[in-house]
Amino acid sequence: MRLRTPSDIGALIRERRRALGLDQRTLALRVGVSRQWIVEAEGGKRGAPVGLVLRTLETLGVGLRAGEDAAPAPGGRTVGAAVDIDGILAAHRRKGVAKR
Amino acid sequence: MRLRTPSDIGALIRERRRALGLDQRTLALRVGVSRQWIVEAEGGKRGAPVGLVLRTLETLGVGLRAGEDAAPAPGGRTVGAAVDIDGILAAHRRKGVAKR
DNA sequence: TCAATATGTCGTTGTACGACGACTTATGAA
DNA sequence: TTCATAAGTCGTCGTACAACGACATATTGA
Repeated sequence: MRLRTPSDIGALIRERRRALGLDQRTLALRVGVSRQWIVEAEGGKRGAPVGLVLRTLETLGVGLRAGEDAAPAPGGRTVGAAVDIDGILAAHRRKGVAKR
Repeated sequence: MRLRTPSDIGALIRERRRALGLDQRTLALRVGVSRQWIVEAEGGKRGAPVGLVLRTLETLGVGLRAGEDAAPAPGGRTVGAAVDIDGILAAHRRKGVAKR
C-alpha cells in the first residue's frame, strides 16, 4: 500500500484495526490516546502527530518503509517539487552562488 | 529503510534533502512550511503533523509504503501490542463478526 | 421491547505546535 | 580579512489539537 495522504493512513489504521477485531476503545487504550483521537485519525485528520501515528501503526503490527521514488508529486498542489536537477547541480557546483 | 520513530523520519528527510542538494530554506519553500519547521522535523520532532511530513517526503521524492509486520513492538513501551490472538478471536466469536 | 456495544459528534479546556523575526555560529569564497 | 550562505536556536503569538465528558445513532442480543 502506498501512503500519500493522511486519509491513506486513516484507511490503513481502520482496515488493520478491524482485521484484528479491535474496537476503537481498545486500540486507543493500547496506543495511549483517546478514543476520539482514533476516530479522527481514521478519518484522515491532517494534523495528527506523526509520533502517535507511528505508535498506532506499530501497535497494529504495521511497518512503514520508505522507498526512493522515481516519479514524485503526482497529484498535488504539493509542489513543483520533482527533482529539479538543474538546480541541484548548480547548487552543488558552485555551492554558494545561486543567489536565491 | 524502516521507519519506527519520528527520528527515523527526520533522518530520512535530512538524508534525502542533502542528497538532492537542497538547503532547508528551499525545501521549506517547496513544502510550504517555515524553515524552522524543517529544522525541527529533521531533528525528529515528535509532534510534527503527519500531513506535513507526507508532503515533505513527497517533495523529496520519497514514497511511504505500509507492510504488515510479523514482528511488532520491538523497542517501545509501545505496548503489549502484538496481536493478541485470543482477544481477536473472542471478539470475533462474540459478534459472529464476519461482517468485517 | 429493552439493554449493551460500537461508532460518531459536540462543547470545553489546557497545551503544544507552527509561523515569524532576529540572533548566533560555521563554512567557504572573493 | 570581509561577505554571503547554511544551519541552529530563542521569544512571542495565534491557532490547532488532544483529552475529557456527554450525547446521538445504529446494530445486535436477550
